[in-house]
Amino acid sequence: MYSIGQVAEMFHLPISTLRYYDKEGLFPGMERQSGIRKFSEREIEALRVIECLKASGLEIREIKQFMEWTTEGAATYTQRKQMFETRRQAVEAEMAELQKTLDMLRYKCWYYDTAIADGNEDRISAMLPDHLPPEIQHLYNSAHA
Amino acid sequence: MYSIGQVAEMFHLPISTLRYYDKEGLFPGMERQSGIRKFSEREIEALRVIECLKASGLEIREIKQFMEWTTEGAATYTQRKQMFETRRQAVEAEMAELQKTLDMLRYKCWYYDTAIADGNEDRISAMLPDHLPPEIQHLYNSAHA
DNA sequence: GTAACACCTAAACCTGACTTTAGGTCAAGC
DNA sequence: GCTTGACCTAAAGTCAGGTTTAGGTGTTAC
Repeated sequence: MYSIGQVAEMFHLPISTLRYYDKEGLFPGMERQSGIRKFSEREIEALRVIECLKASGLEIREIKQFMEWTTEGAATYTQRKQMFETRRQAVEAEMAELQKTLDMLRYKCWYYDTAIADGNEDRISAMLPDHLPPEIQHLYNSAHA
Repeated sequence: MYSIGQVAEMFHLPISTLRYYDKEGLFPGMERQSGIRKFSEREIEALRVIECLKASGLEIREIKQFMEWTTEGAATYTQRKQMFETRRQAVEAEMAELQKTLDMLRYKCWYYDTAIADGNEDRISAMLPDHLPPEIQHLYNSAHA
């Protein structure tokens, strides 16, 4: 059993955030001893899942829904599986988007390296796609889509 | 030259967002004809960069900084390069984080698939890491870090 | 001439996720 | 017995990134 202060330190989260999560219903059925929150392994595991679901783009109220499902036992396995499945697809899509962003950033880095070497953007702006260095050509589309 | 309505359609953005960006200084020196915004190729390219920098996690006021630099010519090439370089690193780091999230999500999908097949979580919760299926073992760490 | 459109502004409003504030309880140490 | 430290609550405040509202202009279509 951990105090709120210990958990805050373990997860590098402010205490106020843990209290906020509790108020929003993210720790259903958490124990208290004379008013003081007691975090068990269950809440620690919940917090790991919260961080994961948050990182996957879920909102607090959707995470609350998930936490409620965990209190309902086997009856909600398929809903819970579905939530993770949907998140998995969302994160895969997000990574694909980030890859495009990364391609554009890499193109821009090359662009400014070249502009700095030239002292101006004249040569480079006039450059046709098929005159670009081979390793840059596939980045060009990201930057001009 | 495009009207705000045309640009909104091209980028699938609400008109109000384009006006907001303009108010925040993201289109420095944009032309107007009797009060009406005229988006040239310069603003279209700016908008592409805005979307990229936004996707990379930059705030509006930092994007504004970048747009101001573009009006200052060759003198700011190194600052601009530095901004893209920093963003590139940030996005690479973010993708690494997302990969961990994805591993956990995949582990959880497998977990619930197994729980659904078993009808309960008993067998699976008692399972030691080295009894997990080989393709799941490396996901386990993400879920229990 | 008037209705419909596409544009304009300033200012108020909204949302999510926290954080801060103000005031209170309780146990331990001096 | 009183201060310190860790906990508690409810309510208000904050911030980013827009969106909505209310009122106005200018051009074209009937």
